[in-house]
Amino acid sequence: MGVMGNIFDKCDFESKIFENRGIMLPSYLPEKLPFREKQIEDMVSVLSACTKGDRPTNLFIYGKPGTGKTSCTKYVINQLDEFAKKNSLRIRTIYANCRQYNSKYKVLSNVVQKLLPERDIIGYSGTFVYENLLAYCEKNQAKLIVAMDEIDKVKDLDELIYALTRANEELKKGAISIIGISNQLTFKERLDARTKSSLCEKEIVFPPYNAEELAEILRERVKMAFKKGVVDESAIKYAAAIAAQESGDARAAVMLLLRAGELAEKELLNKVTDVEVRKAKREVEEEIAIDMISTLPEQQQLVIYAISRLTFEKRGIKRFDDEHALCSGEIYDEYKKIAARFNIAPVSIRWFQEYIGELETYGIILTTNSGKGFKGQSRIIRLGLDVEKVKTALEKRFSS
DNA sequence: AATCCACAGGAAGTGCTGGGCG
DNA sequence: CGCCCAGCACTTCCTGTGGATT
Repeated sequence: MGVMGNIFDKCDFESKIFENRGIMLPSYLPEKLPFREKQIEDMVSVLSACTKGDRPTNLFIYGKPGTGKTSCTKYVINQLDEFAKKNSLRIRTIYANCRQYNSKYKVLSNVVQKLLPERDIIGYSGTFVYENLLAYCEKNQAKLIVAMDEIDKVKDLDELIYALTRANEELKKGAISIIGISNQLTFKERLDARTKSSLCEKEIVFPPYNAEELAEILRERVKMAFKKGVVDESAIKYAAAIAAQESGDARAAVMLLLRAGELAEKELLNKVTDVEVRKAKREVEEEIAIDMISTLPEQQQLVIYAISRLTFEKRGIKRFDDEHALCSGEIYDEYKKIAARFNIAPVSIRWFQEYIGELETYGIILTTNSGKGFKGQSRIIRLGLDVEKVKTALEKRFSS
C-alpha cells in the first residue's frame, strides 16, 4: 500500500460557495428588516408607553408564515431591552414560542423561570408560579412584556390571557403587557369575547411579500451568507418568484436558496444560478411528496408502488407512443400481484379507481383522458415524481 | 351491424366504528 | 350503560363510451 490519504481529505473545509452558511438558516435573526418599517414603527409606538412608565396596550400581530412577524418582534424587544438598559428603566421583555409552551402553566412557568433563573420553580403548582410572577413585578416595579409566538397553539388561552390581564389589576407598581403572534387569521374569531377584546387592543398585520420585495431580502442575505459573486441574479429572481407565487414566504425563499447553494457545493460548481434553484425546488417538493406518501393508507401506497414498479420496468421500452404511460387495467393487475405478495387483501376495481382519482388530486400521479384512439374512455397514468425515489421509499416501507 | 373488450363512473347495499343521547 | 344512527370504506351491480373483432 502506498501513501494513504485521509478519507476526509476530499471534504473541503473551505467552502467555495458559502461565506457564512448560518445566515441562511431559519434561526438567524437579520439586523435589517426591509419593507417592515411601518409595522416596526407601529410596534414602537405601542411599546414606547412603557418608557414613560405606563403599561403598553396589548398587541396582536398576525400574518402568514414567513412575513417577518417573529423577526420583527424579536428585533423590537431586543432594541427595547437595550434602550431600557442604557437608561436604566425597569422594563423586562420575554419571548416564548407557544408551540413549545402550549398551555397556560407551561407559558407562565417559562416566563417566571426566565425572570428568576436562580429559582427552581419546576414542578410547583400553577398558583405558586403565578404568585412568583406577581411578586417579581411588584418587587421590581417592572413593566413586563411577554411576546407569545404561535399563540394559537396554547390550549387554554382564554385562561392564560385572563390570568395575565387580571395580574394588572392586582399589581400596584408593575404591569404586564402581551404581544400575541399568530399566523392563523381565523384564529381571532375562535376566542372568547373578553379574551379577544383584551388581547386585540391593538392589531398589526404583516402582509405577504411580493416578488420584488423577496428579491431584495434575498440579495441582502446573499451578500453576507455567500461568497462574493457566487449567486447569480437569475437565482435570486427565480427563488423570489417561486416564493411570491406560493405564499410570499420569505423563509421559504431563503431556504430554497440555501438548498440551491448546498446543491452547487455538492456538485462542485462555483456559481449558483436559476438551474440550481429549480433543482432545489424539485428536491424539496419530492421530499414533501414522499413524506406525504408515507402517511397515506396502506392500500394507496400499494397502488403507488405498483405504478412505480411498472414505470420503472418500462423505462426505455417504448409502448404505443408514450414513454412510460400506463393504463389502469395493467396497474390494477400489478397491484393485485403485489397485494398478494404482501398478504394484503386487494380492493375491488371500483375502489381502485377511486384511489387513482384521489392520488391525482394529491398531485402524486398525473392522468390524461385518452379521448380517442385508445380503448374508449380511458385514463393514461404516470407518476408525477421521481420514479426511482418513490420506488425505493416504498420498498423500504414494505420490507419491514 | 352486432358483439366484445376495456374502461369510467353512478347507485345501492353492507359491515364496521365512534359519538351522542335517553 | 346500552342503543341507535350517521358516516366511512368498500363491494356489487349496472349503465355508458368508443374502438376492435367477427
